[in-house]
Amino acid sequence: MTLSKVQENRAAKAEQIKGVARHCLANDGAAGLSLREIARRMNESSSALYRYFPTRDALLTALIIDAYNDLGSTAERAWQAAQRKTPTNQFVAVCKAIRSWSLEHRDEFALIFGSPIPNYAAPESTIAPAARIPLVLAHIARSGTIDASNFGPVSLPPRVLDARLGELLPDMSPDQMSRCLMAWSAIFGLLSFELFGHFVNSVAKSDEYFSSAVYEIARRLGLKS
Amino acid sequence: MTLSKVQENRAAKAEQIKGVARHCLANDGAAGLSLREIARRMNESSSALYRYFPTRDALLTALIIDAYNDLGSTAERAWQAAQRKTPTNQFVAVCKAIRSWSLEHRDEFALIFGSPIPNYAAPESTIAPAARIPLVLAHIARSGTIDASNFGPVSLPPRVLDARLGELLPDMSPDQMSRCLMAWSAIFGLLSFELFGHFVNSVAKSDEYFSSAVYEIARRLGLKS
DNA sequence: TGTACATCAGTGAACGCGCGTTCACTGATGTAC
DNA sequence: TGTACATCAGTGAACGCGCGTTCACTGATGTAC
Repeated sequence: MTLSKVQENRAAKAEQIKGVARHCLANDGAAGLSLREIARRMNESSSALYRYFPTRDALLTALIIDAYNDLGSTAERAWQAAQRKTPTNQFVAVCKAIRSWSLEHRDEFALIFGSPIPNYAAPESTIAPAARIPLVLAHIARSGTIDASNFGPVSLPPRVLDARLGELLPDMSPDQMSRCLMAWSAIFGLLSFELFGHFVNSVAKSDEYFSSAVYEIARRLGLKS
Repeated sequence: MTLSKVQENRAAKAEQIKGVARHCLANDGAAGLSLREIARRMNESSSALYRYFPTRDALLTALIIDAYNDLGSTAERAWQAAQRKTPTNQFVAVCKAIRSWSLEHRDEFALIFGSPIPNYAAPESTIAPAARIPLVLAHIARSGTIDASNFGPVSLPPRVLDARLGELLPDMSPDQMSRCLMAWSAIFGLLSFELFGHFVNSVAKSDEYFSSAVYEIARRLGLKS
């Protein structure tokens, strides 16, 4: 009990700092994230923040992990809410949830999926949270009884995929895994183009376009229905 | 003749500045591009650069346009070199050229396709150069006699695509255009994941993976052969 | 071909601002007695 | 319940560095005569 109250306060304040930091991202991007700016917005001295994050990079890491986890749990929740739908519609529901999150958290999307931050190297602790999103897609594909006979197999030479993928998804064939990966990077490509302004002269109605595109990706994944 | 020599020198020096600037991008990213750093590397005073670029943003714009044009002409050359191949192989050749350029120009790739640069708004003059790359893909699809009957049409409601696309590609159906757009964003997704490190734990051999993925995208585009 | 002269390239100091991080410190918090 | 005390939160000045941009200036370039 002695420590817990102190620790609670610490945790709450750290959350508050991250909240303000997320707002700062909008103005100056990840590369320009500044502890002094955050302190200014909180009406505190910049040195105060060092009680909570030993360094600017530590704060960045915390923001990155939070963003992956937030997006990851959003995807997982959307999947659970769609359990009774067809595999295709499960997939579409998850994709739409991912897109909604991305539109509402543009700066965090850029933080985790945009250009690497100069002079910052993401530590290993970011890997597991980052994997949550594609794992949801893989689980849908697995339980969705892939039926890819229409398309023929993806001609993937052996050992192209990382061995760790096989450990994570032991009952999936390389063909299935590569289809999932391609689906995930295709979804990301759609979101990135939309959010970073590369559809300005080509797509007029983003919602509808995304929806069609995602159904098409589901079809290519071989999902039922 | 009076002006031409002076103008030549000016142009040559501007090119030199951009060359040094491209090297700076590697260390500090687009957001951190600094005229003072460029000047330091050239052993000149920072104020000297203002003879050539009125502002830091003007230099950024020049770099962005150059990057789009460089990548665009790379894609166009690859297409021309592959004229005699099948549509699918033309497509694959262009994609591989795009990937090679991206791997050799990681910083410029991030400059044009990465997170938006804070407090910088790209002017209209970047739009046309940016369009060159997807236009090559569209031309291949058009001349490659799309055969999408295996897949059924993409169910795209009317007016989802921008009207300007139709003007640019008057003889393409919305179905064809949306397939091209989806192909382009899928390719971009692959490149972005590879370059920004999101394949570290899943793809072990990037060359082979990209190759398979791109064949698959060509198939989905309905390209012959 | 030689020279006077305008034009332009490049300089260096300055303005006003920003940053991450450290350090000795004050003052509040919360607990053990 | 009251108080002494340790612990921790937050301060403010400082270090050493960075930036974009302006401005009056020197000195080289290249041309017109």
